[in-house]
Amino acid sequence: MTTRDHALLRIAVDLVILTVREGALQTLVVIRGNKPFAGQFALPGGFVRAGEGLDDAAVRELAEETGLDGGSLHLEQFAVYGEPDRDPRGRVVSVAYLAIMPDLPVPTAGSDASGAAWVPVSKIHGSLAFDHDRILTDAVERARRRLELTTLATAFCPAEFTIGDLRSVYEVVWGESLDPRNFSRKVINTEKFIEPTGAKRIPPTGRPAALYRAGGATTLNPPIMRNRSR
Amino acid sequence: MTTRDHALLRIAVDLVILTVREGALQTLVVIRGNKPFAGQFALPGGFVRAGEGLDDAAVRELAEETGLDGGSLHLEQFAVYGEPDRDPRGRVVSVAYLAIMPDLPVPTAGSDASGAAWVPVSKIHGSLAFDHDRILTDAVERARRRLELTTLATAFCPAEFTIGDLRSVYEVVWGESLDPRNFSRKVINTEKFIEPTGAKRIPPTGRPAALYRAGGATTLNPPIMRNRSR
DNA sequence: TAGCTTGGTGTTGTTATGACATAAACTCCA
DNA sequence: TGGAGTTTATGTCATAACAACACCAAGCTA
Repeated sequence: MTTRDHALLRIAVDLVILTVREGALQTLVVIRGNKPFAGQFALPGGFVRAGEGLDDAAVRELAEETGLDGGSLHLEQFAVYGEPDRDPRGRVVSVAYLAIMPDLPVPTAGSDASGAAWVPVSKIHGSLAFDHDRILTDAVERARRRLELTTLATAFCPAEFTIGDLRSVYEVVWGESLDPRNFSRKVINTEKFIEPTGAKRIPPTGRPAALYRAGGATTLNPPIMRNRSR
Repeated sequence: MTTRDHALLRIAVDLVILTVREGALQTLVVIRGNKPFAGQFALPGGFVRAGEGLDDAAVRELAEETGLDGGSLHLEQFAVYGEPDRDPRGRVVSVAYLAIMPDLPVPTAGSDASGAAWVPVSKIHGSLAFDHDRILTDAVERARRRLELTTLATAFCPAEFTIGDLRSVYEVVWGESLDPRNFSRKVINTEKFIEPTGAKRIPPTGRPAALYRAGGATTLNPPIMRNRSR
């Protein structure tokens, strides 16, 4: 083989942006304007520019697609997809990022995407362009496991949230219901997971709920494990 | 920006091959024969070839460096390193793989590497070429966490091993000692983690130990958590 | 003020865990 | 042949974590 037999290729970042909306785990997808797969749904993303770092590219794409500051929310590289034939345009290796955000009114006034929309993960599954179905599946599994061991759940919540909000995140992402009372105790007894703000939120009906903000911790000790037996 | 402003680059795989040797966690390093960093230690790896998948490239490099069949041992992609200036030769994005193997007499009759050697992780730390120190650190941390939640520890062991062997893996990788009796109970009570072969190993002195092989499980339920408080 | 709804705390029986004690199996050697 | 020494395997027990469930608290509405 010659020295020139090295793979010369382009590298891209793809974003799996997850949030909890309307009681469902949803992801942001774009409708592709160009070939290939024109008109079909795909994950937001794009090519890494010359001289640009991977994380920088992910932050930039996130800003372009959602108008949000990528530095302020959870953004985490989680896998690479590099099958030679995964992109019909040629060799493209894609670095996949997992982004978590609260349910904000996203402008999605993006430029690249001809349209961006939130869709429930359970609905979109099986109809994405390229190998994005697999990327999405991997991302969701990653997020589910991350809830067990890290404070990732707070990234789904706004700055102030109730324990019920936090529990709802777990229930929606895991797809199983949790005991509210035991959940409260676990969360409160975990050091630095959440800290009270002192304020309360008054619901249309029922007792007011204390508000909390995310604590300093990133890892959960002890972990909050889902029930794998069921 | 123009369409041609996309990063055109080469992609490489780097391997962190871990084993437990002589009571220490060791990794395989090569001495670089070419510039840059000639004569310095580095992780084994190389460029991905045209038309070659990432996992395929990792398996190939593993075979070249160690003479071992990559398909038969644990090989897992764990991170991507793509800072624009991480390689003085130009833009190189590296996909890092974590390989785990038992303490076999490795031929290391490689072709690329002018020399390959096992070195304790604690010794080599801080003296590797490129950004390989960081890659190694990330890999070790990954392996440590994987021991908690998966059956990765069996990958450090030969086909047949005792519970003491398995415990030793945990102790060496985690750097802390575990209670043999409680460890036994946990391991045996975990479904499909290990299964007895029926045979025994007779040590030079002491009671023979029952031999086990790896069970079918890949995830550990419940997990075996290290003591984070200490 | 009764009734509804949601949030938060107690109680209890069961299971997992950590610390430590003891028995079992083998070799060596007197 | 029968300890002594060494390593593996199993047992015990107090405590901690946990799931399931009862109950109380705090707001609103009627």
